Amino acid sequence: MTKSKPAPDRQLTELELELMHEVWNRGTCTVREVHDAYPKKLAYTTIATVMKVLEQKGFLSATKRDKAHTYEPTLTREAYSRGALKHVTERLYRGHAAPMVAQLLDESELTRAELMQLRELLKSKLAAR
Amino acid sequence: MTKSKPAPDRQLTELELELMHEVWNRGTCTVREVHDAYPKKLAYTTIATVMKVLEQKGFLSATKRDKAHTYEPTLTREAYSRGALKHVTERLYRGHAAPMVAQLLDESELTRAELMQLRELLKSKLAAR
DNA sequence: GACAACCTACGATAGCCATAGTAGGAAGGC
DNA sequence: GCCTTCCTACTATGGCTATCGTAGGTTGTC
Repeated sequence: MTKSKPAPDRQLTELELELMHEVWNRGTCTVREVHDAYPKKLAYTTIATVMKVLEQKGFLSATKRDKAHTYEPTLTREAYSRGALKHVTERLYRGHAAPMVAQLLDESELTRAELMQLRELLKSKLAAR
Repeated sequence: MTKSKPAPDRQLTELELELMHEVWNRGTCTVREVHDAYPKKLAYTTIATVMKVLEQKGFLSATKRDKAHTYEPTLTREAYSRGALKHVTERLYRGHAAPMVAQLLDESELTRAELMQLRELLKSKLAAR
């Protein structure tokens, strides 16, 4: 068994990511909590297995407390999506973020408030250069 | 063997997507062309196998011309990335596009020209509602 | 018309992912 | 002290991905 990395760089698989969302929502939790909260009903041991994999991949750290392990994310949701987003930009748009943003603006139904917030963000970006 | 779908909804795997980029870049091409153009050197038959899979998944259509098959994409790069982007938004941001755009603006080094172009796009979006 | 070159179809393998079962340990109730 | 309950560790399986080799067909050249 290879040792887990301190700063995980690997990608999460579909199910792994779903479970990570549950953990991120709670900040810290046990296998049982994730199992009960996760909508798609899977065997308890399935959840346990995947969470152990997440630990081995370095995305979760476990501490033995009470009867059950308590798991905790080693990086925030934002930190992960930063990396994942970069990967998608690479993979899908050959590294060009601008067309990606444009497509997002075109395809997603953003509210007026969101649009205005983004306009502010853009303004500050433009001011900074 | 299940028949290929007219409108492919499945996801492309890593290598499949890379090969699709080569096809999209040329509009139409043969296994040999993709093999020669693809930077990571793989066996000819590897490329052939994957392109056949792409045909079975419905992303490429083949016509027998000359000696070799000529492959052609069944959907544009934009059409594919539209779907893929939606999937990422779902998967990573639970469907909320706004934070995704914000993170993109924060993380990617957009040029001043790109920023201004996005500002225009935003302006027109705001005007339209 | 035989040989070389090239092509496709099919089979093979190793690795990873999703999913789950079983075994064995800890802990609490009676 | 024993039985039930809950937990983790390990093992297993089917499916898909990446990668390639071989076999057999077609075509162009001398």
